[in-house]
Amino acid sequence: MENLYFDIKVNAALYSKDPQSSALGKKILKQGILMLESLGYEDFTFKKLGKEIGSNESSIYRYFDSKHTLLVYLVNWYWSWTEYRLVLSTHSMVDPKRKLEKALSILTEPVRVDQRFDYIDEEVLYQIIIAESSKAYHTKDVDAENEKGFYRTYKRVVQRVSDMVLLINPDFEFPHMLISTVIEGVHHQRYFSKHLPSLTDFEEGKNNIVRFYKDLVFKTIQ
Amino acid sequence: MENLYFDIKVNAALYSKDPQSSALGKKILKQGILMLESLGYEDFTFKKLGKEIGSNESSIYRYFDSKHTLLVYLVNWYWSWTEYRLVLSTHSMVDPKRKLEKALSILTEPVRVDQRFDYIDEEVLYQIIIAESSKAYHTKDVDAENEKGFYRTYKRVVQRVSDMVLLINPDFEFPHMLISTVIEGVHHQRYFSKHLPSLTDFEEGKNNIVRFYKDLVFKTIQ
DNA sequence: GCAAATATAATAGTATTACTATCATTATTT
DNA sequence: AAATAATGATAGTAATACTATTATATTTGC
Repeated sequence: MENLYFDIKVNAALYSKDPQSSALGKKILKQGILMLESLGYEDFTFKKLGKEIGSNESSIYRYFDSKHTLLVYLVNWYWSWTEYRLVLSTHSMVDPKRKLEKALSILTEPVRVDQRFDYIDEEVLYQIIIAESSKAYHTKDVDAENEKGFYRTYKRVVQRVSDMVLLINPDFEFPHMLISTVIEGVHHQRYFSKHLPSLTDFEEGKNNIVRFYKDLVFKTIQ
Repeated sequence: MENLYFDIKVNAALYSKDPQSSALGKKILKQGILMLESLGYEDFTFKKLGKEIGSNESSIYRYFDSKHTLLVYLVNWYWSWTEYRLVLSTHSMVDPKRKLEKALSILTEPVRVDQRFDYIDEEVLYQIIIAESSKAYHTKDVDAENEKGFYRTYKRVVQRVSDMVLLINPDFEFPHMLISTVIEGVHHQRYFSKHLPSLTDFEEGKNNIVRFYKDLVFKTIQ
């Protein structure tokens, strides 16, 4: 059953064969997300994934060069999707403060499933973003990969929200630092709340992470 | 030549044999730091380290169970050392704002070499902290390792500085989030400034990272 | 409906990793 | 000088992260 209206564009340098273009490719993405989350990046292998989807390791390699590029692909998918949601929900807004507030909601609130992509479980993908995404760029190859555009979507999201900050206060000196701090911070706080809670002030159902970062942003840019 | 007056205490669960207790152990630490930094965590191996120090892989395993515990050891050493500097430079201060300011200096300014530990190059270690330390806790074993106290020194530093925040504003709701956000944020910004500069507003010699985070903290807690 | 083209599966193989185990050698202590 | 402890050398194992080759389906174009 096909229920999607469009694809999320991901940098073609990240795959040998577009996984969104075939049934096997989509199975790799779907089950890859579930296994990456359950096993963790280190224990995840293409061999295990192949077994799980009744396919062969060598077939997966025809889509992705390595599990590293699969991770980067997923991170990119996430940021493309986030950029899409960001643009969609803020483009018609005129009041700069409301606009930024909305953008911060998208960056700080937990993710909910988007029915349009049945081969991506966005909630599970979000867990991967929280726990593993920093491994995408903490590599000795960052610079080479950056040149190939591996982190372009992430940078674009930061740029867009930074621009919203400048709309409110054009003299604010550090919009990129502020927004990348919020993005990475949210992921850390969600990870810590599960595993190292004394590093946070998380309380179930009290929305502290969202409240904390929104408040921090508006106070900082004044 | 022995020029140290005391050792930095590191959780004994992190080693099989205390590396600070022997010449070989110190060589493992010293050269381990240099190689971890130059090769990166993924490409670093005990075999390569053994070759470099003219020793055997198996000898290194007698000190550390795995390269993961070596990394966690170094991260712990760093936080113990930072806690020591923190306490030393703030304990006599009475004005809460100056006290917090000083603490933030220690957390945000680049690290300088401490002559007392000739087997630790703190500046290189700091590069490891920036580029690799998040891998210490982004593991499937976090919870088990947390129970063994692998992250205790980090948590203690966060707690100490959070307490300083509460000294200024006892009603501030999120001191731990704030301080862990600053700590992780600084590392990210220093990493980004080298590899993904468009995510920052770093400018050489302008102290932007320090200024940004100090300003952010004081504005947020008011 | 069949051949050609394409995609996938199966198998095998390689160098490296992350260890463990055993035994030999060298230092240190008593 | 003997005992003890530390280190080094060697070998071995299961798994990883691939690459290469060949075989078998499946799709498509005519």
